[in-house]
Amino acid sequence: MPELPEVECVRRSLLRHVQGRTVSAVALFRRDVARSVNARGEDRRLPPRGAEFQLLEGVRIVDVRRHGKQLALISEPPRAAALVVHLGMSGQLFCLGPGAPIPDPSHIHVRWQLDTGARLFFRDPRRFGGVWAVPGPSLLEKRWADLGPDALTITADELAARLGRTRRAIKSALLDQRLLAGVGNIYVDESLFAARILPSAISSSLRAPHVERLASAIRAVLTRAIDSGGSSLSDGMYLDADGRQGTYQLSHSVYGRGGQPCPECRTSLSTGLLAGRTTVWCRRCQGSGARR
DNA sequence: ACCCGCACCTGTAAGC
DNA sequence: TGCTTACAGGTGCGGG
Repeated sequence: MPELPEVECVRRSLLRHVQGRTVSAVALFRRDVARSVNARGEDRRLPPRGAEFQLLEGVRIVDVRRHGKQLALISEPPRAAALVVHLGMSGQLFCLGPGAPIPDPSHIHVRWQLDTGARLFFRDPRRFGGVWAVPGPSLLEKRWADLGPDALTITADELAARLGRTRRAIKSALLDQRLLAGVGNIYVDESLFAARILPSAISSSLRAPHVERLASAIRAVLTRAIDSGGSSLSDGMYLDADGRQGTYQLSHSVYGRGGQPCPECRTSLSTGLLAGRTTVWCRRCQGSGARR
């Protein structure tokens, strides 16, 4: 579900609740959604004892950071442990005041009690997401270095260097989190439409002006989506930490609009499968991109 | 290196 | 009204 804009909206709304707060208690309802990371950076199961401490129990949270689609709750120095949260397809992080009823208590896997009396919940029906206890800032950096640069601030030069090395379809390359972090199936189609580039164009054959247009389209689309609070689709699964929906779905040009008229030229939008994902584009507006 | 299919899960919507 | 099927915002694996 959540791509970079949704994750950024969760980050901002979450930060208002947790920054400077101490976690008084942690309840882990499903152990298999949580992993701990060892000193070598490898994923391990949570230890049988002390798991709550790894999940920030007794610790003061000083920041919430984001890289691509991943979030990290950062604890106070000198320990500066991180709790990385992946929302997967259906994950939610939300806060409720003391005594406030839980809208839907099913599939809640972790609960953090804060010193304000508020509670933070990790809920994830499909369980493609999870939490990772990372014991220190250098290990978080190392983990995030395996991802590509953050898509919100991607420059044409960085993108050109990465796309120049591969002959994959541009859509497939942009979805690869090791190449570029944060873009998923909604925003890749929206960005390629905005840049007038065909999703199947060969990455390394894009010329400098196209890559420039693409980098600025990615930044612009993601920025506008964040300003709209992200995309909340009909199943209503994406909500920020305050339970609020976004409205960017109302501004989608192509995603979810196959067969409808192109917002630019009224040609019926094409639908197909690329990189194993449903792909929507305008065959008239998005020329080969590599040649125009 | 790259692509595909599939697997991991649950919920929802569409089709019969 | 069922029951069945397809599909969904993500990622990772094995095989060709």
